[in-house]
Amino acid sequence: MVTPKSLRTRARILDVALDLFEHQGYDMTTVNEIAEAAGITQMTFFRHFPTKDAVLVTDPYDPLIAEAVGAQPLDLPPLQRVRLGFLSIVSGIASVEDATARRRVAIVARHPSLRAAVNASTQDTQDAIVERLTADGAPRLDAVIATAAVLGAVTAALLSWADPDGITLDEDASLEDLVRHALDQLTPTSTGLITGERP
Amino acid sequence: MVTPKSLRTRARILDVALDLFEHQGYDMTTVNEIAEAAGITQMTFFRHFPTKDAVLVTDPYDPLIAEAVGAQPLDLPPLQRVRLGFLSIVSGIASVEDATARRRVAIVARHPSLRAAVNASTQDTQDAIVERLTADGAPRLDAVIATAAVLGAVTAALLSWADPDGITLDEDASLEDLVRHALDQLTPTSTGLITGERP
DNA sequence: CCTCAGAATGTTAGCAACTAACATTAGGAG
DNA sequence: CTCCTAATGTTAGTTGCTAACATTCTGAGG
Repeated sequence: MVTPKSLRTRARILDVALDLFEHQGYDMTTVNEIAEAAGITQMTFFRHFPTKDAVLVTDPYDPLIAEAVGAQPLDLPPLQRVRLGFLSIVSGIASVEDATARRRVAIVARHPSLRAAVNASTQDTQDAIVERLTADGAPRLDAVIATAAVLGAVTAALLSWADPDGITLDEDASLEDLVRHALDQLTPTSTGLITGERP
Repeated sequence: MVTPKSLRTRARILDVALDLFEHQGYDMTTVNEIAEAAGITQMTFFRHFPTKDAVLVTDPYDPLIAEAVGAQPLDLPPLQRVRLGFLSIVSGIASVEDATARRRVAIVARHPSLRAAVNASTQDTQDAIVERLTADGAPRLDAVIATAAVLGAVTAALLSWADPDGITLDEDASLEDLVRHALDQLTPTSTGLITGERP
């Protein structure tokens, strides 16, 4: 149940947790510290976030993305459906993402130990998309391959976007630009195959 | 230092751990149980494997793969270099992989909680390849995107290969076939772009 | 066969992420 | 204002993992 109080507590946890992570690093911050700083108990922390890293990696876009992929032409191969699905919603999502989102991704980008958590979260997105593709008749293996490839590319773009030390396209490239660039890499125009390659 | 005794202990741990995981599941098996069954202490377990999941996800091919990628023509875009690099060694690796390897991957495939560990291990491979690509002058972002996409596809193929319940191409498709199939999906022949698509 | 350095293992103690079961407080709709 | 219910607290435990130091064992050279 979503009560006002519940939302406030959650927001407070998120707030102090990000502060602590940025200040003293993710690994050097214990859940107890976060709880204390938020004026609650360790137990209450885990009632709002299933794991410590859930504070950083939680996105609510899975259903949205799966739907967007499903809306692409059925006669296209899975890779293209996934790619075009992402492209169709990237501008919408990118414009909604707030500063807090960037703070979270930035912390993740700076702590290699957290990339596993990112990938775990990505797994849910992948499952949602694969489910949709197979429902439309795509072979499961093909669906998984296509989705994994696209998500890998998009994740790379996302991390690059938020990491202040990362090398991006140019100064302050927008998230939308980066995602488009990443997805373009999966098309023949930039794969070089059109210019002739034969193993 | 690699002594005979060290190798024997490690092999014993791996053996009993796989047995336990297969019999009672990964999560229901504690490190203490493994240690006892192997006739050692918990501490000794961790001296041989840095983490519990390291028993399952450990591959020594990172340098080999990075080298193979580096050996591909420099004028090709990153995605193609990585793809061809993998193709150039897949048959060699596939023929060497023993039954134990398949047991390990099968356990991973059956326990969703372990996919994070797989991805963490994949991260090392990714770093190795990206390092090589950037050393050859590729933009870091492009290198990361290409590598992530290819590794995502290959991992999907690997899991599909070992999972007895998974849907594969056909009965008993070889690992090499599956990897080739996965990588083919990243080429325009099967992306559908050649048959005309324009967002 | 014996010796003995160094590797392998054991012991103990402890931290931190989580979980279960049950008791208590507090907020908001009527 | 009341009262039901969600939110929080308390306590105690499990498990993965680490540190520091003591002990045993192995195998190569004498």
